[in-house]
Amino acid sequence: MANSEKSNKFYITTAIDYINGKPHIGHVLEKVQADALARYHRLKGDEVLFLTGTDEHGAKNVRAAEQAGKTPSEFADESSANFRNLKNIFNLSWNDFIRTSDKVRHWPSAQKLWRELKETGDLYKKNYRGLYCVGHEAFVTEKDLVDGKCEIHQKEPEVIEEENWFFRLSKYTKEIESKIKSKELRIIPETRQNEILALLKEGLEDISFSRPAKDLSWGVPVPDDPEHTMYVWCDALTNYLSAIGYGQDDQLSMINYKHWWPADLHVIGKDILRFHAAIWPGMLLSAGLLLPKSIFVHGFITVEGQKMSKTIGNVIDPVDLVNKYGADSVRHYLLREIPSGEDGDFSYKKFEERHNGDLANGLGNLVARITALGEKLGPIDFNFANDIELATKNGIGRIFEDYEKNMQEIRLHEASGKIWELVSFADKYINDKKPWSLTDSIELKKVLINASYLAGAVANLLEPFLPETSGKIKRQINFVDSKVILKKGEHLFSRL
RNA sequence: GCCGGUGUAGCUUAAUGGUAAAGCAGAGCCCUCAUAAAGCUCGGAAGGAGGUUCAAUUCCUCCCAUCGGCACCA
Repeated sequence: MANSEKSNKFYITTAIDYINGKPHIGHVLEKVQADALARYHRLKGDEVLFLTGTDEHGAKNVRAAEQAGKTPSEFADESSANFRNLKNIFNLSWNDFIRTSDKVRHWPSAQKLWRELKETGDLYKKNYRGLYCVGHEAFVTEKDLVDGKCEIHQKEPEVIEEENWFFRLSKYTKEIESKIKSKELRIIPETRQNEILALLKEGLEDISFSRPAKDLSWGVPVPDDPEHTMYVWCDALTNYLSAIGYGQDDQLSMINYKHWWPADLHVIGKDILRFHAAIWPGMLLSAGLLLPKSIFVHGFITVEGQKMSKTIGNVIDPVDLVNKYGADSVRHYLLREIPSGEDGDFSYKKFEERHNGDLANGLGNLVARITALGEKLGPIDFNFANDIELATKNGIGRIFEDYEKNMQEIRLHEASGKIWELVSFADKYINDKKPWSLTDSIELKKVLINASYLAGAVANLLEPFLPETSGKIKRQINFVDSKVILKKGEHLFSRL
């Protein structure tokens, strides 16, 4: 444990998004959470690789392309771009964006993993019998039927048998269970871990791993079996490996893969927990690869207490929000108001309360009062040992400790809350010291140094959450060469 | 149906086998450097019934409510 502690690598991924629709606020929640974690680790000095991307294959995307009058490939290019664009819109710091339709980067990796599983003897062919709905052009389950008919297409599904490849997932139930129990594969939060352990207790079933190519050609071909296309598991989950060079035979890719794998953290939604905590580990074990170290599971966002749905028409377009309120305001809402690891709610009322209360009245006003008080003084000499009061140090120390703890446990809303405790602490400090009434310029400077130091600590803690705002604060309250220069600028946030 | 979670102030959350904490909202006070911001004070809470214990919001049982997983949608 206690060997060279200099720079740890930290490989963090989000789920790759399915591109049959536009990004909504739920997609953004995940990216923003992962971004905050990635930035946090960079600030700690870790060498961070932050990966995201898009999942582009499958029948749904083929249908969505048809509806749009495009080829699957054209559709994928356009739709994927909507997700890629989130980077600039939300100021996300990912290093790489992988697309499952990428034949150069992704396909060799998926095919290599397939071969490994086959080599182990965990892939076998079996007849799959299911209810096929012509309207869906896909298999449906009993649950989709009303009076024996497909609810959407009002047709009785046909019973169809087809030969598919299957993966012997059942074989790995015990091993996965023990890795999770021992925290070798850590699942956060604990309720999600218990959920998956309960599932494992019942045992895993083998899963269908391919589709006949005649039905699904838009996907990765199964190696040595052109009649079949890979089903989502071996295709999509493999993105975590393909992005870092697994399956490529050049020297650089091999070094890269060795360096980054295993992933330190997969950030995913609760709907795909089972895939990441059961199927994915099963595949990795079969291929003799290391398991990811941890999986963080976030919840869903409701809108005004209701499930978000196109039918209700309450889907929140995150891009609209940013255009109206700015990226940091939206980031703040998602990170502060939504409990990370649980479901949360979005409402315009709460959004406004957060924006006005926390950002404008709290943070923005604090910076404004400090800079207004100190601007005319010019650069103020600053010496940490002499100038920073014990109360200031203690205030920051206490909050810093809680912040760290919450970041480590991925309770981002709590960590964010600690920053605002510090804002409040600073406001109180200024009220107590009444710098506006001080006539002694030495005393005034000392108070402003302490206030500035508190605001500087706020800016530091804030950086993973609201990077742009953090930078603005640092430009207005600028510590440089043992001086602090206060310069009143634009309001950080205007009240709504 | 099976399995699991949750139920704390008007709302959102926190800690804890021994006085239940905070933010927002509400009421009042106060300051005036600041974005009519900030600060202070106040009121207000453990779903229900049992049990274990000197002591239960915390542990156990049952009931009620609610959410989720099992059924390939962030």
